[in-house]
Amino acid sequence: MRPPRANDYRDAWCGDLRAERVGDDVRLAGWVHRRRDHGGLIFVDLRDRSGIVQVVVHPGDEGFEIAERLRPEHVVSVAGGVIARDAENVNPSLATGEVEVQARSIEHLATAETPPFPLDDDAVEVDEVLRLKHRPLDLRREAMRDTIVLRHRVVKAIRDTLDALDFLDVETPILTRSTPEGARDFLVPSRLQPGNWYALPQSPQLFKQLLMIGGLERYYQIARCFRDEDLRGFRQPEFTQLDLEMAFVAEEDVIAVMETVMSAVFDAADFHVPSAPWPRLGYDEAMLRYGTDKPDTRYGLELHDVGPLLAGSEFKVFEGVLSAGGVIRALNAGPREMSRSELDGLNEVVQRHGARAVAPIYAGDGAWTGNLAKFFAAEQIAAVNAELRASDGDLLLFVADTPAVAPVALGALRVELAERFGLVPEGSHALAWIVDFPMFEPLEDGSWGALHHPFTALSGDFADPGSMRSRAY
RNA sequence: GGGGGCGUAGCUCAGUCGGUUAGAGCGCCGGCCUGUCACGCCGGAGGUCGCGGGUUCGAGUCCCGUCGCUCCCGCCA
Repeated sequence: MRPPRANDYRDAWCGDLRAERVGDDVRLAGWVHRRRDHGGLIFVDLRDRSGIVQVVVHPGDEGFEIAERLRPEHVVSVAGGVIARDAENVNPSLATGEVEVQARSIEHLATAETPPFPLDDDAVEVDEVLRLKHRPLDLRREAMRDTIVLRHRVVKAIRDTLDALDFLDVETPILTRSTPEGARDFLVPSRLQPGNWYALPQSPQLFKQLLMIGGLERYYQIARCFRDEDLRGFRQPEFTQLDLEMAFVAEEDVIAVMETVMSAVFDAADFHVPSAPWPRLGYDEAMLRYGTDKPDTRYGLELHDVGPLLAGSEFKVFEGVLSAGGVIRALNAGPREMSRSELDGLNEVVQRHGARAVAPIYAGDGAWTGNLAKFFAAEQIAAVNAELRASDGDLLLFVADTPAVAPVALGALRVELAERFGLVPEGSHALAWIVDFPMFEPLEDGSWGALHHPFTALSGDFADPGSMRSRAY
């Protein structure tokens, strides 16, 4: 950080002190992170936004009586000299670990109650309700600070990149008419027009289109959006998205801009990702190979359509599904020894997604083991083994169900297996564009509804809504 | 809207088949300690077992209700 303007509180940041500052007089301000009282000398870890530095106080020093009374989260201003630590006292796990501040005087600015939960970074995970009740304390934790700093860097990378690409940052209204995206609106009663309501925007969709028609050509906004739907761990009713729009462009122009912006974002976040251009995957292929339109491509376990290979077997369950227009999808989980209860656990995963069960089979050389093996002919076994590249001892997992359910259920199982077996390499990231989304999906009442975003260009013929594609990615 | 899990000390948790005085680690308080950095050593305090009702000789433990948290599906893109 840049040095703070010197005042009576401080003239330096704790976390920025390094060996080259040895000999300097500094004044620091911050919170007592921890105190180690040796009866004689006292160590105080002093924390500000920049980090932590060790302050040492000796008996007879002006601040010694104050230091004896310090407790965690007390607020102090400390004046002293930066001194080098002896080689054996260097703390390599601390950025400032080569130096310490020899206190000359301490000003006790505020005391503090004992925090209701630990503020250490390696501390156990504390109930979020308690953390939110004491939000300022929670924000003092390094993990929270890092998260806020990361968010700042990401937004700055977006702004810098889009500014360089001649985008204009435009704010759009929050109290407005409904801008339907398909979610439930948040409503705010109008005081001036009793009986009428404002709706909070689900996205700036309509406003950015007005900006395009209005000739602004290139717009972006770090936009707050509101959707009154149920929560998920990663989904909140109020959220922020990068929203942008361009005039006179085609898909390739939009993708090029987004690859430029997102590369800058990953860079700012210290995420190491493959450099652009990123691979593109058709929606149909993604659903076929991964059972989801947001596939994690960092590991294998891809899905295969084995229905045609197994048609006509003695296994009534599979035959029943196939004759009803269903499909059979399978994946090769590799050489896994799984207990009966673990396999039952896999059933729970597919059942959450509407499938009845997962059928496990162990591959052998030219034969299968397991109580389902006897239902299949040798040619069928050979064909499936070849399709799944099965080796002796591999666990093959099958889900037979409707074309809508089977891929999704097995895709969820694929994710579960990757987590269970640790298949995602630490720190690795992979990117892909999913293209050629269906525009519509059939609804229960026989009509058609937008699969995802209704405000996209589309291709195809309205005579056959199911075949129409959204030019979204 | 539906389903699963959880709720015990300030925090994170254990608590066996329903059985005597409900435990641990960390934190907190007191004492000792001049090179620690999650300092160490000694001692101590701290509990409406979420709440209400029921079963039982006896409930942290079983049952019903309720509140809160959490995960998943629906929903949402």
